[in-house]
Amino acid sequence: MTGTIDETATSTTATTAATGDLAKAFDPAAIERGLYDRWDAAGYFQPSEGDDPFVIIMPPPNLTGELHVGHAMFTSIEDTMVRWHRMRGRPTLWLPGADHAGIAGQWVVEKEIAREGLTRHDLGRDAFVERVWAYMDHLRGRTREQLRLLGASCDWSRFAFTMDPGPSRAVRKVFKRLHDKGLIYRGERIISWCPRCMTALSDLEVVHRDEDSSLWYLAYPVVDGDGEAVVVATTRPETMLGDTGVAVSPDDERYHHLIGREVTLPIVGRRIPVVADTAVDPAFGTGAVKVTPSHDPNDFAIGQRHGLPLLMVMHLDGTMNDAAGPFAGLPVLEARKAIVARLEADGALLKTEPHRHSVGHCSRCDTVVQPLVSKQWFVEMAPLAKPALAAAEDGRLEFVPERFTGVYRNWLENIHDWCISRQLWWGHRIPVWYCQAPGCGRVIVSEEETLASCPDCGGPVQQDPDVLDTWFSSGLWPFSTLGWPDQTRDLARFYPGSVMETGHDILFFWVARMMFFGLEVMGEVPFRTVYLHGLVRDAEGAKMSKTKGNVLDPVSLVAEYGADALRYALVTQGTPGNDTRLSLPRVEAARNFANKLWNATRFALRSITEQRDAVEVGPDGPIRPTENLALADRWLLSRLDAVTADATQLMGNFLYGEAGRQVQDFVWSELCDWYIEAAKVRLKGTPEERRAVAQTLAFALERSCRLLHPFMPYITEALWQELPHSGESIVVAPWPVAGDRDPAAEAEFGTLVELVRAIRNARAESGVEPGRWIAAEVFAGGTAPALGGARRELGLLARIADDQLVVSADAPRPAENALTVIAGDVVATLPLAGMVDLAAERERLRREIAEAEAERDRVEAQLANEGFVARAPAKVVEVQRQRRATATEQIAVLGRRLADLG
RNA sequence: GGGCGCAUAGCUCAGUUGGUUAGAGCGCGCGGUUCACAUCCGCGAGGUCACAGGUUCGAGUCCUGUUGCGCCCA
Repeated sequence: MTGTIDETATSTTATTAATGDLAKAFDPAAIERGLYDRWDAAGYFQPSEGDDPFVIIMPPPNLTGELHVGHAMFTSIEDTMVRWHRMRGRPTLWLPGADHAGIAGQWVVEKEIAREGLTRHDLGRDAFVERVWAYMDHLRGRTREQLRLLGASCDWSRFAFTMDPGPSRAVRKVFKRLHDKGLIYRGERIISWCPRCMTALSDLEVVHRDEDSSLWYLAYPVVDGDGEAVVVATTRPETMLGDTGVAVSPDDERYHHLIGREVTLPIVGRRIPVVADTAVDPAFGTGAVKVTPSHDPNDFAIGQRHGLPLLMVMHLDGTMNDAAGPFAGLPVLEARKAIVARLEADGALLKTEPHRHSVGHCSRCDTVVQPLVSKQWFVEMAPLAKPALAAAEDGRLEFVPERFTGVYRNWLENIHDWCISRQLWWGHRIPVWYCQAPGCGRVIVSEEETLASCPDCGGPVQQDPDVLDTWFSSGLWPFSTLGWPDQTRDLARFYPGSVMETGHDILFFWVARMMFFGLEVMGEVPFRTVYLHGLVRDAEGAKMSKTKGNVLDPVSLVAEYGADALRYALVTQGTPGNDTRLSLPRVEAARNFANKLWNATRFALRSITEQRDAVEVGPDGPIRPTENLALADRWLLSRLDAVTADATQLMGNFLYGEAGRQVQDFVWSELCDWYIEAAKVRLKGTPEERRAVAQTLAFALERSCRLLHPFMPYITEALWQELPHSGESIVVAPWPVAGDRDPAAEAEFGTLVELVRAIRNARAESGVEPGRWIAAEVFAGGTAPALGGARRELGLLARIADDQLVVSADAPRPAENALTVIAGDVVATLPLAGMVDLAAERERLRREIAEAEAERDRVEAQLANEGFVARAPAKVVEVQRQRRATATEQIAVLGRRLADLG
């Protein structure tokens, strides 16, 4: 690395080096350009040496399309965390990556080749997978560019892709390990099948939606039953072709006499038994249910208990198979209609009721999923869930916000086995081989990528054609990215990570599974804290989707408002765990704030440049000013200390939004609106005064930039480079440490602010022209020395002519033709010859008296309450006594003024 | 059916452990050519903090119930 940021800064920050003048308005594109590359090249994003690292493993975006605003969300939050900890001096690692997104990845490429009139079968497995790789390689670059655009300070040298050799090896190793422990098994179970994706899905990949349908009542005649029939109710009549039994509750007396007998299945004429099973709810429908063990999970269980045969009636593409006889070849819904018509014709359909029930859909393509029996690979979850539950109970794992602990616990306590095989071509091939030699039957699970022959008989082997659920590899992410199964230095240093930051929608999919695998494989939680953010919705609260056309594209938002504005809007507008709405006015407001900071710095730089030699810089930036301090300086420094302490505490508690808002409030209303305005009088003053202001401005702005840097990395770097500073980049500048507050300065300047506001208000209400310089007499009592010292500031801010401003400690004196305003204990009279409307002024005074009286009465009622005086903290009681005194005094003063006016 | 969240100004939302007169942005009204900023400045209007109880000296904040909206699980 040759050349520091310092040496190149002026060429990239839209400045004129000679004068230090910044451009008139903040131009994000101009300052962002090039900064990121220099940060990256300088190696700032790589963890420094040392103990106690702060580690975030980035949730790897799916490589299936452009980044959306949800990605901008996690990027903004995580980068804020990471930059903050980096500034606090911890070795910091944010490890980026990308996910191969099995089903989604395969689907986008299938759509792509469909435009060429091809299917994946036309290409063949190898050629198809090659196509997917090409596609992913392309998107990987784009994803990377977009993250860089947002300023994500992650360590690109450690970038990982789920399909890379390392993570792939981790997948095989964990598969074998769990298989050897008996936690991965292959079995015939009812799984959710997507007929469009042509693959099995896990429970989590099925979304249930209530839909209007019907409940059909079918009569199954009892064999030798003298015309008696058992009536069953079903929501899926087409499955009756696969019925191999009828079940009733053992406690249901209506059916006692039929248990053990047989009924005849309509249409097909098959004789099937009536069995008693406690899973049947006597209250639902007729209390008797048809049992289709190959197409329903409950029926499958009943079938297992009673030895009922399995009979599939549909193909994997969702059409009826040969077992459906005359209905073979029909898609499910058409078969349903035809079968209902036939049942009706045969007199087997007794009635049809409207019925609303929950229907499962493929989360990827929204096709109705079919429950069907299939031989798949599963992970037995209960033994893995137990330690994951314990970790949350004993505090090794912590959720932000905390309520997700309950959601997590609830899911783990009702865990089901996880179907991990997918009938896809794109993904991690299941590391299982089947010996093809006649009579051998050996099944080999291997960590190796290939297997030549059967280790037992030397016969030919064939690898399982299926791939693993994408979330299997995602679950290993916290350690597979760090080099596991090799015992690398990174693994030793950075596992477990500090924070897992992601959307609450993948708490089960991903977070829980990382916990399972982390505890199982590494013996330790993969991260200490899980921070969950909400969904980014559109301005109306609707989910963003391409079909609705309401998506906001982060890349164009950055182009229009700048990365800093987008990030700041995303981080500060919401609270952890809750959904948030993003709207253009919001981003615009953030951009305006950036412009405010820009212009405040531009203003400050003029006086600083003029005083360049006089601004003293130490190892921690401009030194804290101590000489020739005016009240305003002391006040600002104290307020800066306050906001520094608050922001630090808030960020430590993951309240980044609140921290950002507080710093903005400080910069805009305290630094810009009050300090800078007040400081203007001394910038026209003596050299000592100008130096004090320059030092204070340099100190406060340089610190403000550092406080804002985690939120707005670009503009703060650009401005920081212009301001007097120490070090080569704000990225690696230390986070500010708060000094001691100055309560006297805060109180005194606070009174000045209140007085100025009161005067401005009175002027506006009385219709005094805004530009007019007026006279004022200020009776400040004990605050007189402070206000006297700040008389020029007071004059400028309230627009009072300097030679007509009197500040004294005297008791208020009557004045002819004057307005009277009060601010705490301070009274000011504004003589306005010929301008005072006496009637209006009397009215105004009466209003103020009424307000003061209301205040006094409120406080008095509180102080009259013995419980309050006895039990409230002394400090709180004292404050109320003070308020009562002030209100009483104000009533007296205003009452005298009112009397004076006659 | 079980669980969770939300309800605060016209709109979008803050309000961290209970403690002065509940805040911001946008919008609204009035005013502004002050040499950083109109991507701005000043002044102002606007809230029974969903409803009903309770705990407490004190509740937007804690507890119970009710209503409405949303989400998750089954």
